Amino acid sequence: MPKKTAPLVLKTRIQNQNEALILDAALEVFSAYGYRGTTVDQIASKCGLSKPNLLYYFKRKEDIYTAVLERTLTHWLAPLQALDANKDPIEELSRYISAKLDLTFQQPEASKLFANEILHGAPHVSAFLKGPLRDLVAAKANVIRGWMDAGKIRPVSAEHLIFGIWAVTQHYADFSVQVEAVLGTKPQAKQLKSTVSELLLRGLKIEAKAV
Amino acid sequence: MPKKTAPLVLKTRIQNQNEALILDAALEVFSAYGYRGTTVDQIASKCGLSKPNLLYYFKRKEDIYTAVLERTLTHWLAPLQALDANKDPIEELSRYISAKLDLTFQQPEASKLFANEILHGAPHVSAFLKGPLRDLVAAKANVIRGWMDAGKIRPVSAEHLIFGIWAVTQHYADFSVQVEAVLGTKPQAKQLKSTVSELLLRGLKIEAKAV
DNA sequence: TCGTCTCTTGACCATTTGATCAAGAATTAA
DNA sequence: TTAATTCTTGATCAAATGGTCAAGAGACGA
Repeated sequence: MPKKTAPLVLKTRIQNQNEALILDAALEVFSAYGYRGTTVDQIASKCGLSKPNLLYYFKRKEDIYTAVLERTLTHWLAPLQALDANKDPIEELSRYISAKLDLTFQQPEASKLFANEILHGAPHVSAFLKGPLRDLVAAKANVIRGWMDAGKIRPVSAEHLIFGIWAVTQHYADFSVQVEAVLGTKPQAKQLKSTVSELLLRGLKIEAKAV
Repeated sequence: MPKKTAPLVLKTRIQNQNEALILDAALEVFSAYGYRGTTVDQIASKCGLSKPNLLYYFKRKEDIYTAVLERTLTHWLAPLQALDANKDPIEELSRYISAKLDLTFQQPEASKLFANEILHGAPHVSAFLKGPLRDLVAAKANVIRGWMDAGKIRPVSAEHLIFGIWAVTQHYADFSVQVEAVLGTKPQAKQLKSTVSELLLRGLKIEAKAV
């Protein structure tokens, strides 16, 4: 009876299609209203399916939420992983800031979803924080410390430098409403990249020695 | 009939006492679970009153929420308002960062409540953002630009410097779960103050000219 | 003490919402 | 075409929840 178990493992065309529809809609709604603030009906009408149909693909509301969350976490680590110890530190960190700000502009919903999850105690991603994320930060902090030890940048706390980059870049996604209200206008991506890089990295540069 | 209207204006002892109880409890619950994630019953049991009793003091759940929010906004502006154009810029900004981090450690719930509100589009504080907050930022950005024009600190975008300070300091309150998971320990207030000041202000300092 | 006003709450209501299920429609493989 | 499997949904349920109300308890000034 191979056909009995097959459907549970190999997804059909319709399954792939509808699950993608659901997760896209769920990201929008969950990021805008939070977990409790979102109803299954909202997601259903956003993607044009019926509520029982959603619950046919995901048994519980919580399953939809965790599925969306896991899909975003993948994108989250990539830019930091790319930090290369053998390249120029300022250029590498600048590129990292740039990549994070790109995510901010392209997927502000993902950033807000993640922020909301952490804000409320990270009940669904605690293992991710203490495992993969912690390991990655430890590794990349070592890279940064390597640059410092080599005298390429000024010494600061490597971990807190990473936190600082996260904080500032994600601020422009998560607090966009505040930023735009205070500035009276939406900041431009290109300009923001140089401003933020200057703000966070200027202090790391070593002054050219007077000859 | 002066007594008829008096109770609506002058609050009784019991009113003051219970409203304070309610708002304290509401801050804890709202910041932990968000607006929709919070039930009136949760707040009621947290402060030892009955649900109908809460709704005797605040007609609707939303009224409790806005009352808590307004109470926290007051504390929010104070440290920035204290920025003094006539004093040393690095010392003033360092003191501001220090004050914000103190708030972070003393009232992380207030920070989280505010963050949650902004994250979800600031439906209750839109007027505050576009009014008082915007005006204050504009005024203090001018103070910072004054320092730059006088050659006391390097030029950067004054508004984004303020955003950067907000982002980093509040990060340690709003994302405390992530910070602690990654570091494996809770950062100490005193150490954090010098680390964050160094990170954000190092790039502003003017190098002493070689003689 | 008395009478008025304030405070408190058990019981209750209407709505929302996550979840279920049976029955029918659509798809797919043979 | 046929039969098995997958997909879809109207109807429905139980629990949670914001809010109401009447009746009683308590505080307080005269």
